[in-house]
Amino acid sequence: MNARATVISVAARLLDESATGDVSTRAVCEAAGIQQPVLYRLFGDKEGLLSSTVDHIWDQYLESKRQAEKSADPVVDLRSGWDSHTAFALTHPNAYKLMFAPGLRTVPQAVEEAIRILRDVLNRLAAEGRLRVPPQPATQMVMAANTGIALALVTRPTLYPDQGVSTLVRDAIHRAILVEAPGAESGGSAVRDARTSAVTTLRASLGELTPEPFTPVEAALLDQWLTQIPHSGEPEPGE
Amino acid sequence: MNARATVISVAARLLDESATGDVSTRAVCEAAGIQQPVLYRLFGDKEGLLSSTVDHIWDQYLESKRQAEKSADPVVDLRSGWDSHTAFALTHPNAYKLMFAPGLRTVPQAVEEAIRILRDVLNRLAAEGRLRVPPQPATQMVMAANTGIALALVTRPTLYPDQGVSTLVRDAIHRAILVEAPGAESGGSAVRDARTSAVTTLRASLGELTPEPFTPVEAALLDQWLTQIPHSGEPEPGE
DNA sequence: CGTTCATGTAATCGACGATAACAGCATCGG
DNA sequence: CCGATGCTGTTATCGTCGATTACATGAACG
Repeated sequence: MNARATVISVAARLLDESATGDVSTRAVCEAAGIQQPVLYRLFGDKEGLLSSTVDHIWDQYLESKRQAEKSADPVVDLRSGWDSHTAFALTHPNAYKLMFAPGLRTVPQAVEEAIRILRDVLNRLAAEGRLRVPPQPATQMVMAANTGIALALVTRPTLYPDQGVSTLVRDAIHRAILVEAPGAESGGSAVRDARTSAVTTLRASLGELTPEPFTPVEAALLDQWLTQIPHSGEPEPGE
Repeated sequence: MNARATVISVAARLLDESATGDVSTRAVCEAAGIQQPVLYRLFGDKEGLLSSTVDHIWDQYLESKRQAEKSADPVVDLRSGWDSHTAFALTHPNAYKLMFAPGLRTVPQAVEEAIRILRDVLNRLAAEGRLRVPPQPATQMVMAANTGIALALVTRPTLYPDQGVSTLVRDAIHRAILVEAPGAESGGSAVRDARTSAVTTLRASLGELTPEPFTPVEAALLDQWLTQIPHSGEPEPGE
């Protein structure tokens, strides 16, 4: 095995296992059985090492996902691309922080590759006339929003305990850049939207009613019942 | 002037002027005319210093913006809040990175305050029946997307040369969480109107939920409670 | 055989976060 | 007035880290 490859592999392992999110060049050298000058001759500086390591982790992850690529419907690819992005962040949080958080002056190739993949999907959508926004701003919108939610999930897990937010933001962004889908989903979901909105309105009001019409116990029970309403399914129309 | 305050002020200046985005405790001490042990007795460690510094910069910025707060329309506040967030990131990039990029183990108070401000606006919107999503996930969606686009603008200015992307993402997210049409701005009774409308919607839905989440007795009690809500008074009479 | 160049090693530099140890000095109870 | 207490300031130092210098080794080549 190439010396450079083994160093990268060792660095990737240490990075994934790191609790603080960073790795010292000394630790990499000791674990790889090399001396520091060797590392610096191979990668120039620490940033070169980390950049190569991130690229390696990214390539590995992409390889494991490459089977599910290029479906017939580019909208499906757009969605799965978002979800893969988020999943990568959750699987390799330290590598992800290095990719998208400040710290590395040079943009890792993995970032450019992620942008390229997204841009390709959006170009396919544009060719089919399904983009409401030019591909370039659309790429920036999707990329920035996706990294935002992924970084939030990774760096502030207590503030963002539910990773379903990723789906919500995803659909919000996608609805904004895509023209209306072939099948109008607005039939059954409009009812549910109205219902959810009504529940939200009332729950926000419960604490502000004067004079309070409910005892605390009643209010708590009412609040609990209200939360159950939106989750009741509508008889899904044909799909 | 308080010694602690001068140190924070000096640290804020050095942070804003820093090219690399971080400041050494030694530089702060030298510029403030104190010794390192003093700094460590004041702030515990470097993270304490940076956290306090970030809070200071945030408070200063918020003070300069506080005049434009609390407009009549919470939708306007939501939009201006997003734009202020992005503007703060562009004005104080280093402080912003410290707030929302990994690095600080402790979440600065400025972050929690930003979340609280956003949550308050969303709660006002929910009380008026203009939220399609509960306030909590809405807060997370807006916050994560906003930090995503702001971090992108700040850390990768070459990849995101046009800050108009912030507006595009903003409107995309806001369209996803707000109900259509500001509609009738009928003044003070908007809240009660929204509440009555919500009650009507839910009472009409109660018989159509499948599977039925409530027993007949529960449904009857819930229905009765719902009818009591619109007859309650206004939350805060004076404003 | 001597030159050249790549590879490996020991030792070290400078910056940094953090702390120990000590000195000055004020306050306060006795 | 005095000693104890506690805060403030200073010097010196520790350990870690990124990065480099200087030197040794060995193979390739003319």
